[in-house]
Amino acid sequence: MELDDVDWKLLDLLQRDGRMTFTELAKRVSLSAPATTERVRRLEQAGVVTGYAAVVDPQRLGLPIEAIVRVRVRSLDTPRFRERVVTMAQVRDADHVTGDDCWLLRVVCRSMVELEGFVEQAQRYGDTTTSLVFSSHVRNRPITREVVDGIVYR
Amino acid sequence: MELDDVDWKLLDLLQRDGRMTFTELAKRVSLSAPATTERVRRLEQAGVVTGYAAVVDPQRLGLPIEAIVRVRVRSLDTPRFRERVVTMAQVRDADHVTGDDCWLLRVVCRSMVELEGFVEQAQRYGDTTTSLVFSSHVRNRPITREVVDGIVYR
DNA sequence: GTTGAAAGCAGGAGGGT
DNA sequence: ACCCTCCTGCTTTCAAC
Repeated sequence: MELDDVDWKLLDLLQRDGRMTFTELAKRVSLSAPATTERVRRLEQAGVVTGYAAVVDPQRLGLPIEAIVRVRVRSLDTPRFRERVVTMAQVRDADHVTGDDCWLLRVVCRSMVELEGFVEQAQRYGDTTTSLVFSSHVRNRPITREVVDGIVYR
Repeated sequence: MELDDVDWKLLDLLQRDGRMTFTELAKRVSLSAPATTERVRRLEQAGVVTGYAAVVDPQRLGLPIEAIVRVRVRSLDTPRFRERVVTMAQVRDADHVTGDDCWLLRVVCRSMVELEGFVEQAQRYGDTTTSLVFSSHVRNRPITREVVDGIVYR
């Protein structure tokens, strides 16, 4: 799919404010509302935009602990690991990656004791390495045209 | 802030569909539209909901490579690392964490060559460990009441 | 919390370039 | 293919309760 300036502008606006109305979007890209709606629908149907989500602050919800748990899952145990650990509600991200620690989990917890319990579960499927998150400096940074067009390395 | 069943239901709905209209939300929680709007505004002002975002698929945008780069940044170099690496457009997440690898970056790239270039930049500030993402099994899983109320470990 | 009216928005039809 | 304007029906918002 080919994206022009307007599509990129729309992607940028919607990544920053997913609830912006089509009328407002239309103003920002200097098009009529129907034309704007049409473009957004095309982005959705092309699978470029896969959805919209409210961004929630775990801290404010009583989840002060955030951690990255790396798990070196034994390959035979992978199905059970996926069923019994990856599915746990504390797991916000789970990626299968290359390297020794083949799974990377981002976890939120109410307390260190709960994190301890989580890690104990994960340990059943392989060795773990846990890092506590001090601070998140970037979260879900919008993807901009410069990344895709490679204006980054000049 | 105290959240009741309705607030949790709204949080759940909005985390899954950030563009759901207030009238639709109202139907789902069996309240009037103004009452529903009022509750969502309260969640926003309390900082529980920090925003709304379109979810975009990097693959469809010509960014087939996703990687986790761990960087053991020398403490004296941290300010420059934050300025010159964390700010790069390829960086979607950046967390400062405990442990030897004190920074964790989630990066998207057009090619392995570009990733190589990125890692070379990061290397200037400390040793790096790079893992390529095979597949993401969970991304930004909604935070539900069970996590916060701890129904998970019974 | 509710209702109800006014203003604003979304989505279709039809037409122009 | 792409965009426009107009029109209808929803959605949002505000006031009054």
